[in-house]
Amino acid sequence: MPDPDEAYLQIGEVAERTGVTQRTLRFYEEKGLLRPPTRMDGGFRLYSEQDVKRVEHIRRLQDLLGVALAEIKEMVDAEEVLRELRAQYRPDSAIDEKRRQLERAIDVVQGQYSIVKQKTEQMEEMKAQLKERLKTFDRWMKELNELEAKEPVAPA
Amino acid sequence: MPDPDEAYLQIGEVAERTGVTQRTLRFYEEKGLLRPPTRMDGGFRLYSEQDVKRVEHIRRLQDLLGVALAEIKEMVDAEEVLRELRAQYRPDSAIDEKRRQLERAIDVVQGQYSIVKQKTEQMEEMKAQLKERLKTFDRWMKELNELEAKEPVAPA
DNA sequence: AGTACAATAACGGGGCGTCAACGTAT
DNA sequence: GATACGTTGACGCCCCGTTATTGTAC
Repeated sequence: MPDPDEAYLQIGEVAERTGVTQRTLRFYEEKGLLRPPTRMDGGFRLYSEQDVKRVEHIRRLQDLLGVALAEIKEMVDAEEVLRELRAQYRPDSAIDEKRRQLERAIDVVQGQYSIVKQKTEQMEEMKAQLKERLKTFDRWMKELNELEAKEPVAPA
Repeated sequence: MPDPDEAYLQIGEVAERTGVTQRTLRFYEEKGLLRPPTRMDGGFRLYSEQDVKRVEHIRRLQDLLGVALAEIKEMVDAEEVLRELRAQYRPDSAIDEKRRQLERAIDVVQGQYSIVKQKTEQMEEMKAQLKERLKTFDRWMKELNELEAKEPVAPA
């Protein structure tokens, strides 16, 4: 049951704020990446701020890590479980259930971390190479200019 | 006319060495990302070491930068032009033609550089966040264990 | 004459873009 | 009643993976 105080957003606003298209939002919902939002009487989707955050999160994972949506779904699902785990007011007993969920989340995050780490290393390497090339180009450009100075463009 | 000294590779070997499938190599060729390789009499493709490098380059651009193939084609084309520019034995005159090509290449590389830079920054940020989360999880895990110590799993 | 490798053609799937036809109202 | 915004299909594109069928030989 959604908080009546919260300001709800229609799909267009969410699209604008997150930078994805409405099509993409519906697609994510269809694929289970976004929980089906509440609707108003006419059927219009009403999103919460949490939903917006989730979309942004999904996009970061896609853009930066470049992993498939199926995998992203697993990630966000695991994180969702965690959130619930946090919220539970100690229905004690099932402690090892909690522990298993926590371990699962740790696995997920460690996986993300190692991907990010590997990628950053590769990117740093690429960055260095590009810098090097730019320097080389600068040298060439200078050479071209000097060449022109000695030998005018078109002899009169 | 290809250098007869060079060891030529069939598509399977190129696939293995670059980590892409044969299908992908044919597809890149079809899309103009790879120049059509020479063939032997029976029609088998014969790739050069340069081709291998090119494939590796394309893959890095795809994996790390995540840009579309069409854009990658522009990039590698511009670089190809540069290579030719280097190879030319000073057919002087058209110096400003050369300069324009060089400027174009500089633009391309600067574009790549700024993408890489932006992405690395975002990745570093993400990395820091993930590290933080892992720490938090560790704390939770400890709390869970302590909780269990005080209150045994099932009271006898 | 059998095996390993290659060729082309064609269909399939993920992640959306892009209408089309129609209903709703922040 | 006109406008802006939303709804569900359905088809198309890109970047290949995956057979299927047929030809070649590092």
